[in-house]
Amino acid sequence: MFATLEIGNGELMKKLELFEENQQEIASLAKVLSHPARIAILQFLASTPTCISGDISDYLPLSRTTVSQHLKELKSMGLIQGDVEGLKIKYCLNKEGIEKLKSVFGDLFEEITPLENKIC
Amino acid sequence: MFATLEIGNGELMKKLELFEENQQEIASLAKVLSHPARIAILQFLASTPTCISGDISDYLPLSRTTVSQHLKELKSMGLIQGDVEGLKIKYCLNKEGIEKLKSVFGDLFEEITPLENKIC
DNA sequence: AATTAATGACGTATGTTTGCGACATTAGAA
DNA sequence: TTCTAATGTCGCAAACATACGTCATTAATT
Repeated sequence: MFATLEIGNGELMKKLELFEENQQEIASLAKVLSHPARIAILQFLASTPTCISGDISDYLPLSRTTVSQHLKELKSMGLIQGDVEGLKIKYCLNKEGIEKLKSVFGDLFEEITPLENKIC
Repeated sequence: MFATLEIGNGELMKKLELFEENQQEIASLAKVLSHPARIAILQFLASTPTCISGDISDYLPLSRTTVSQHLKELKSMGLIQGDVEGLKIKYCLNKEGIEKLKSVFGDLFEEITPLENKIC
């Protein structure tokens, strides 16, 4: 048995017990995009032919340590990948992760289209 | 005179002094989407004909006070609007804000398309 | 006018994120 | 083998986010 509640005009609506998978997935992806440094990193990786870790921290107005953490977060959400090349590490966008990101947000954006005829 | 730095193959790249407007705007919009409650609110508003504040807090597994704060954040980023109707407040999606959101993310997603032929 | 209901604002406790210096690890150069 | 450079990890401090109880405000009801 679900907990339900009545909304405005007598319709019944299921009360969320917890947030849904879907909502948590969107929120996690949004969180990784919620810092300008991480946006800058994605844009940098998309626009340069090389992608050595050190180049990224030289480019950003942040310490190497801090950039390393941002890279770790982007990697943990699958948006970038890092391939070891001797002593250096080459970072680049992860095709699958970026596609996933686009599709998840695409679905959300379709879902939240305001109705033209709504009385509000 | 810009600070510059050499990347990989001898190209010069401008060092960011601060994060750019563009990057900060994307990050702020992403931040407002970075909590499952706020995603749930947007979906709820898109899917119900009415949108009284109290209905939203009844629906979510959070206290009324907490929901009120999330509504405030969504409103401050222009994604929703709240119209006073006597004692109640009717919330709904803000067409302009939602369109802005879609266009900003659309631009980002176009920008960060991984190249098919990149050696990485 | 007094009561009730819907709501936002304030304060505060607890948890999370960010930024960074110091240290550890490892590949290649001397 | 020793030195240097590129990188990640750890631990801390400061800033920020989240959740919520209590209080204030105001509209409608009695």
